[in-house]
Amino acid sequence: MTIHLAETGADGSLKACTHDYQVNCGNCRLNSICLPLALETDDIQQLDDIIQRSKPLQKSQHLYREGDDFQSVYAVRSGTLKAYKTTDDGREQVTGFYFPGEILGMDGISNNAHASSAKALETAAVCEIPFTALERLSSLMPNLQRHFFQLMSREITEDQQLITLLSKNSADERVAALMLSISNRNARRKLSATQFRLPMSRVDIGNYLGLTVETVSRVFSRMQKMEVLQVDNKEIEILDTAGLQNMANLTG
Amino acid sequence: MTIHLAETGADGSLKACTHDYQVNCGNCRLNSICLPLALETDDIQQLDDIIQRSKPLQKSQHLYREGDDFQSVYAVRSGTLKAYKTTDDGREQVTGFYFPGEILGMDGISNNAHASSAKALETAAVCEIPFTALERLSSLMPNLQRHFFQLMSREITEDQQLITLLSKNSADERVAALMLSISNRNARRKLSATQFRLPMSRVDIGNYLGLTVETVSRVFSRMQKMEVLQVDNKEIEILDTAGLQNMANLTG
DNA sequence: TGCTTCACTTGATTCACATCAAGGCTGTAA
DNA sequence: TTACAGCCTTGATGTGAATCAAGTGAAGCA
Repeated sequence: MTIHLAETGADGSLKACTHDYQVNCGNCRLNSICLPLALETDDIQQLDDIIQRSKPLQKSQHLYREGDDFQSVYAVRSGTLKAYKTTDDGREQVTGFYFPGEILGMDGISNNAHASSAKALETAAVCEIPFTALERLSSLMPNLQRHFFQLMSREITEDQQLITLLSKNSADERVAALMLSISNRNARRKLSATQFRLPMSRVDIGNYLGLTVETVSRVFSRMQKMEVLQVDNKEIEILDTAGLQNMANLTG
Repeated sequence: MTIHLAETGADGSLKACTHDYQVNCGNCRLNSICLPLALETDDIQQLDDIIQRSKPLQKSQHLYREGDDFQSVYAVRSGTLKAYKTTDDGREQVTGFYFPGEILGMDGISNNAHASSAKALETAAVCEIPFTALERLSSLMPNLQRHFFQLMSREITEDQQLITLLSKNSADERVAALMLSISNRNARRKLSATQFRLPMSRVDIGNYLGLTVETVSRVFSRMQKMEVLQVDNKEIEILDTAGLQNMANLTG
């Protein structure tokens, strides 16, 4: 079950939320995989104090856009977002998908402006973490500083994985790798590793993986024929995890 | 003129260097683009105290290898290095080239183990920056913490550039983009933006850009025919910067 | 000095994926 | 219920870069 946290006024516009839905880092069921991960109870409270939870998003609404002033990073609380850049000939490059417990917006730190745009793929709730406050807190809490360095470092290694995928792997391998990645991220949140609903369109998948929609569709068909995957529109069931891993042929 | 800082014993093996070549962050001519960039004189001294300069590398020698314990990040003082990952079917993926003033090794933070290997493309000198000491210092110096966050963020945005390049651009565009990148990085160090020697092989270029050697070679030939570039083995002269930028057709 | 090796170039052929084109399915609104 | 719009699938054809195959040139070594 998904809890919808978004609120809109009668005109459909977003209302500022003053209450906090009784959610805080201390009781959030994502805290073991999210930013508070490395902290003691007292410290979690302090982190909680700087976090703002006033940003529920409707499907296809932007969290921030490329070029916006950088103020905060964001933790996903529910729903899914995609990050993307727009090339100057107007095309899109999807640079990542963000699931609950994951942090996005860190690419804005270097230039004090967001280097990519972020858009909700479905109704999504995020925790806003003002960056200057986070910096201040990080100076005081070595564990938090360390953890945030690690988060950024992980973003780097994940990007490098994608670089390798794009540069060395076939269409089949790329799609298989993405399915396994989503499966793993579901497992981390104690959800099914074998059955899930894709929050993104075939276009987004193709865009992320450097493929066309048609190719993505054909790969899914092929995988279904090989009885590795059961595909029903956005509903995915992994029938043969070992087969899928084999197909992905990933970097160790 | 390049100053060679490496020292080898009579047997060609690397000697530990006890003296420091009178180099320190305060007088290093790269300090305006390197880690000390954001610091006051006093703070630079403190940063300098934790830095170790005992690691000159010969061509093709490793600075660290994928899987090695992560202890330090490194600033390039002279020469060039490449970072690469090995896929489990034994192939290489070059993930970056590092020129003087640039920092490498940050991908090791997330898992306390280096996520890639780093190898000298020519004789190279690096400054080793032990990470725990850097963390401690960062807690005390907000500017240093900020700057290091920015460096990591830049690595992320650069990786995203490469992702876009690999996913959306043709062979010509990729090679043009790399030439422009090297040109810009030279300019930053007050070297010629239009004439330089490539420190890496065609294989490395192709590997980095997701192309074969043959394709890279053909692109260079084509660019030469179009009088955009003068190519003499590793010596490059950019004849028509605007034409090259046009050819690169990059993301804004 | 010539030999060997490695890096690079060039040409011919092949192939994986893009592109072009058409049709089917799903969800929403009147 | 129909109608429309988006999204997805499938098929036919085209193409840019990979692969295969020879060279050529430059660097290191005996």
